[in-house]
Amino acid sequence: MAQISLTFPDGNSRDFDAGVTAADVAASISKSLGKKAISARLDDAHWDLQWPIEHDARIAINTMDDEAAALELIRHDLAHVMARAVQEIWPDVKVTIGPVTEHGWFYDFDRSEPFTPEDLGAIEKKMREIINARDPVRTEIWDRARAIAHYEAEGEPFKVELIDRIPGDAPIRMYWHGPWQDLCRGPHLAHTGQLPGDAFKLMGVSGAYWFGDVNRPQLQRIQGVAFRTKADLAAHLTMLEEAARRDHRKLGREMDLFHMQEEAPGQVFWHPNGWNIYTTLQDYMRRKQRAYGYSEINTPQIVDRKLWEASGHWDKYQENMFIVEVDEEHAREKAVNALKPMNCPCHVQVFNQGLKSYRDLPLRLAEFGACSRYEPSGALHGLMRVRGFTQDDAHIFCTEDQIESECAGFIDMLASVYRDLGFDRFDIKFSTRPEKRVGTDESWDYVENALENAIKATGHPYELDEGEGAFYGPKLDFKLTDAIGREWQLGTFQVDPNLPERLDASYIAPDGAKRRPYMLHRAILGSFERFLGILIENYEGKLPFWIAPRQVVVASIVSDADPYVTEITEILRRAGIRAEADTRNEKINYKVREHSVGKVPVILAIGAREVEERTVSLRRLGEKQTRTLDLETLVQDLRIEATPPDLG
RNA sequence: GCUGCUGUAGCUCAGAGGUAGAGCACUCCCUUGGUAAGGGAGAGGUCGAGAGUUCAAUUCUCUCCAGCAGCACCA
Repeated sequence: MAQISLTFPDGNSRDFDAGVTAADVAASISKSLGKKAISARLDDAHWDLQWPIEHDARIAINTMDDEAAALELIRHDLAHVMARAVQEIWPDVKVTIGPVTEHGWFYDFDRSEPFTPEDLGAIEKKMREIINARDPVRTEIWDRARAIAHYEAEGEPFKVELIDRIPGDAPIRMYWHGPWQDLCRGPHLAHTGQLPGDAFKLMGVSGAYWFGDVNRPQLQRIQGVAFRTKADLAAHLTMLEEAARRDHRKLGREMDLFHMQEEAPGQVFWHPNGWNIYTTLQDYMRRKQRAYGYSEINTPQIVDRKLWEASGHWDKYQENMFIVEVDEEHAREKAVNALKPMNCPCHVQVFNQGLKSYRDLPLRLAEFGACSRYEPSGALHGLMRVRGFTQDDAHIFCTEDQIESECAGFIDMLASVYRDLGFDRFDIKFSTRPEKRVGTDESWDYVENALENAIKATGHPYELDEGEGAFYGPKLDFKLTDAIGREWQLGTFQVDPNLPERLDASYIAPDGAKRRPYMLHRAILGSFERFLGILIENYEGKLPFWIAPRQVVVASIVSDADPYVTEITEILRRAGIRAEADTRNEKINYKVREHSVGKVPVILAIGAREVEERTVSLRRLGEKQTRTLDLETLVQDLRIEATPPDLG
């Protein structure tokens, strides 16, 4: 029998008979590993323990400790186990497909009656029985005709159709979870007992069409979430509750920040409080940009389609653009414009004015660019996904050998902005050349190297995402983690030699020749709207003092204190603090409650004693105890606290 | 965009084939109260829009719009 050589993660190799399975390999290493094994990584493929290995390869045995592999298998096997449970309870239900999702899986069924919440409970119970039975998972490759005959006999028309969709040369793989069988490319766990019976939950039912085709029968989708441990599931459910509690749409209403309405879907009506946060953030970003050598510009909202055709966006994104047609009386043809969906082409127009010299580079053009995109209606979500938004956009025009230092400077700026805004942790994803690309390998080598060197110089860890770059250049994505562990992709840095080419941007090099600059697209917050949504949720509305829209409420306890309350309010306002007086005829309890709900960070209560002593009684949001301060100390302290972090 | 659900007062929601109600918020009155809701009175609604069925529609049916959840999408 032919021998193959398998190389383990520690670098050691061993020979095995060709056709050996990963299960055999695991068992040969140790008995316990044989038991704990759930799958293998064979070269870059996720490999079922039962699949035979026919060639030399690198191999790593996965156990439940390998999070990505474990979660994929758990969720995928649960999809099968759920489908089996459904068919055991309702034998006439037809099965379709059941893929893995971000936190779990779903499976679509064909059944005339809808599933009820009680049904979900019954299905969960049956799933646990299947898990407890520790049924073995078995797999075989079948001949296409046999598989089709099998599913026709079983009365599973969707599976027959699925097989027809599988390309002619691909193997038809069958899986069994105990007696229950499904068509599936795998891999799967070794037996149902490897599934954590207490770490999954069915989350609900929704409708779906077979392959999204409205002319096809309506299916019912059951979704579930699953993790490796009960604790992980509990953490996920707690996170969902937490997220609901701090939902920016709810806080936006409670804090009177903004609203949206039917007449302008996906667009924001900012109220005074919300706009205050917005402009405070914008002022901060403006200072930051100046500090990092950017020049701020502003470009038009409505731009002729000719520019979008030249940039290539018209072809690709026309469906998602707001088209504005202007029919002028004496014009020969109707002018077709689009609201700008992005700023890049406009920035090239600014660059293109006048002859640029290499001495002008790097030229960093920044804009708080208001963009409009016709997002699909189902995608709209509060401030997080809108149709009208403002990017903290900038484009750096530079030479090839400036890319590295520009990238390093950008990461430095981004890190300092995130830190100032209360996010200490962010991750970098580095996307490299895709298969379909333009440009020479040498230039890709150079640019990728430049980015990698820049990241390495910062010492920040990064993750490589090979082949995920744009067709014209590599990019960096920056993901930050919020207070409840959710990840948000915000910042981006992208190297683009393409758009300068398309829009004919050039500069004069030292040798007098005309050269194309590189264009670096970059954003830190992404969009103000979305970032504010994230900021509000991160802080649960309890924004840091410098950015809080209502910083201080001065509340009278007795109406005799009203003049003093007014006086303090004026003193604070003159010191640049956003202060309000509350002299309403209400009890102090009432006022404290109302302003606490409104997330005002500082409440000053003023009664006869304070009037007498010319002091204030200060209470901070969320704290029970109060502090008595004289006016000078108060102003001094609050002034320091109100100073933005970049000016402190 | 797809599927399901929802749309009644500023907010959170109840309700019924004969054109509506609660709590909070709002206005006024009483109350001057020391750190998360004092008491009373009042005002407030084309019941998302349009069409159909009906003697009668906010209620039933259809279409549209918007929102929510999931999916797809996100230059």
